[in-house]
Amino acid sequence: MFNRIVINTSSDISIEGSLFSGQTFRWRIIEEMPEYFINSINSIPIIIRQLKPDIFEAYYETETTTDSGLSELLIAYFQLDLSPENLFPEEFSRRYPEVCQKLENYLPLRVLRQDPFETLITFMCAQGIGMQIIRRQIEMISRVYGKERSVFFNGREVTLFSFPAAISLADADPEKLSRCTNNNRTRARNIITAARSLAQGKLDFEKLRDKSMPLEELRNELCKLGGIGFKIADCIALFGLGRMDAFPIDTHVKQYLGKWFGIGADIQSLTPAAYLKLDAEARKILNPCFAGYAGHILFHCWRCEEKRLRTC
DNA sequence: CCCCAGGCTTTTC
DNA sequence: GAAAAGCATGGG
Repeated sequence: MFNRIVINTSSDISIEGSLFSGQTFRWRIIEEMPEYFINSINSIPIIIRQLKPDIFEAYYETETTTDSGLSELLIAYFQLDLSPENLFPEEFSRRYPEVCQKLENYLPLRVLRQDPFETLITFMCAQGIGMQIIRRQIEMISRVYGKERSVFFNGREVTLFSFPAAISLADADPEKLSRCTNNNRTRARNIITAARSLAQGKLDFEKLRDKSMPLEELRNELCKLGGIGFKIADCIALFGLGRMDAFPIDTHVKQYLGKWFGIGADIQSLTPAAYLKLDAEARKILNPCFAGYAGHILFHCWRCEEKRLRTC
């Protein structure tokens, strides 16, 4: 049986947009009940649905946690405790009124506060391939190395898998894991090495959570891992370590920076030097403290409005 | 057979 | 040091 709680938020949020804006690849729509989304957060199966712009409901198994515990978990997960005063600087709306008009519908997006290890692995799987294949990799990794959970909801059995712990992937066989990583063995090996670093304590996310650590230092620390460059390091910082100031730059971000703001329009490829330049320029028009948060909204708006890409 | 997909690593200047 | 080429893979 599932218990139900209702979360009343202080402002409008977009559940669907937040779950499928690309920052997470593990949320699923329950078949034949498309208004319900399901995932395993911290190994707890959770089903959610938006009721109103500022209200959503969550279902969860009673024996796994208490009401208050789950409520806290979801508030943390959606960062409902965070409502930035100056997500965009005042000058931004004066300088870019057209962009602001487009952004209107995307402001209720939330940046999810996800597990750092899950974020690390999922974004390692997001290099140079399309969304569908990314999702497939994460699905397969969870299916093969995570724990199966079957839950009954509205008279229907729903099977889902938790994201594997670091130790599970640390012990994985490269050949077997590569079948989950689009047959990419280099990627499989990098994932195993990263998982071992974490399992052995060489990589310590609790230390990296220290907000006083400069972003550059954090980024360089993460880049020591094979298969991680600036972009993925910034994704881990933003989505996994709560660094709203981290501003990941990929091809889409590069595009909107050029088209909308005239930043780096002359830059051809996203070399490390170009990356740092774009990063610095973007911070001049965004609030540096929330550059990543704002960038996430810009990113999603760009993909949907200009590129007409689906988000899930 | 071509190009593309939410980059990273190695080689070369 | 920093730009250019190479890389690895499936899908359309």
